[in-house]
Amino acid sequence: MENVQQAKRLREMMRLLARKLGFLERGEASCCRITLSQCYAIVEVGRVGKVSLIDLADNLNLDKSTVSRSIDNLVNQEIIIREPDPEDRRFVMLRLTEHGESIYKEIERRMEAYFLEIIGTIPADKREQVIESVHCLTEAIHGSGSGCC
Amino acid sequence: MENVQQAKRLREMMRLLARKLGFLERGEASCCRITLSQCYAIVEVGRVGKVSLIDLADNLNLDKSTVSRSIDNLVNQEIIIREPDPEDRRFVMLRLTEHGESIYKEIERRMEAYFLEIIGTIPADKREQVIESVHCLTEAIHGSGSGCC
DNA sequence: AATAATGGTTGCAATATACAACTGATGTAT
DNA sequence: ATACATCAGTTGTATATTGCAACCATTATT
Repeated sequence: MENVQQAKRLREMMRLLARKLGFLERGEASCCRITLSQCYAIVEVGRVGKVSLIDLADNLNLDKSTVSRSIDNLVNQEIIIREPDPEDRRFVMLRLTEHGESIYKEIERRMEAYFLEIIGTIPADKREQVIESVHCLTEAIHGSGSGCC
Repeated sequence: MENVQQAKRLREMMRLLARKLGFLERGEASCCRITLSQCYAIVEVGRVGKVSLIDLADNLNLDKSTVSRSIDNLVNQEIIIREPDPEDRRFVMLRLTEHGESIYKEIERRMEAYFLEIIGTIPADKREQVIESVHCLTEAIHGSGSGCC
């Protein structure tokens, strides 16, 4: 079965990649005095403009209580503002302060530079292929939910 | 600059992928009553046969104290055995118990099945390309260390 | 009007993690 | 050879992350 071999190879690659990403994430988290989740939150809020806490929790795949506390920190650091939604006062909309906005920009800038560096390391004739492949992979992982060890 | 566009796309893809992997990892962790780090540890020990704690810590990119306690759990669950290395008694070699071995096998089996499923979801003519690309990517990430937000 | 559902926060407990101090063992240098 | 340095690993301590469950306030449903 060729598929089995491919699966094994892919698994190994993914194992290594996940490890690298682990590195990456910890590195990211440590430099800006914010955690990885907070970093994600900032980017998410920065992109969408306004987000509800539950949407954010869904996106980050974390419990809403966890995210709520995470946001507490960002609010204390004056990076994010909580604003009750006048439309439906159950909702608390999150948006960036000016300071938060500048951090968001900084994150974007750094991430772009970082990935530019990565792109540069990939042979030019493979770049498109790699991007497409990661897309493929993300889709594929999306589909199969069982996972589990 | 085309590179900039590519970098942006790649970043977005990676963001999504990292998120999926986050899912994956939590899912993994929750099902076998062992944590993700423990899962990694079991696989690592299972593959190599014997590992020192520091090697493991390096591999998992965790502090040795963290790993030591993590191993405590696995020892309590009779999955791993600690054995002082007779060659150099500073070292404590880790290896799987019989029970640990069967868990390791189970993890391998499941992972293989899982990735077989993923491979199945990827169009046949793209499979090799995807595997190669992940490899490329891992190499590329390896190279650039700065990362940081 | 009463009840259910929803978004969010807080109390609580378990877990993960790192740093620093320490123990034992081995290597090195005077 | 003895003193000092180095290394693997453990333990103490402090902090952060996380999830579950209970709760509050608001909106929807019946």
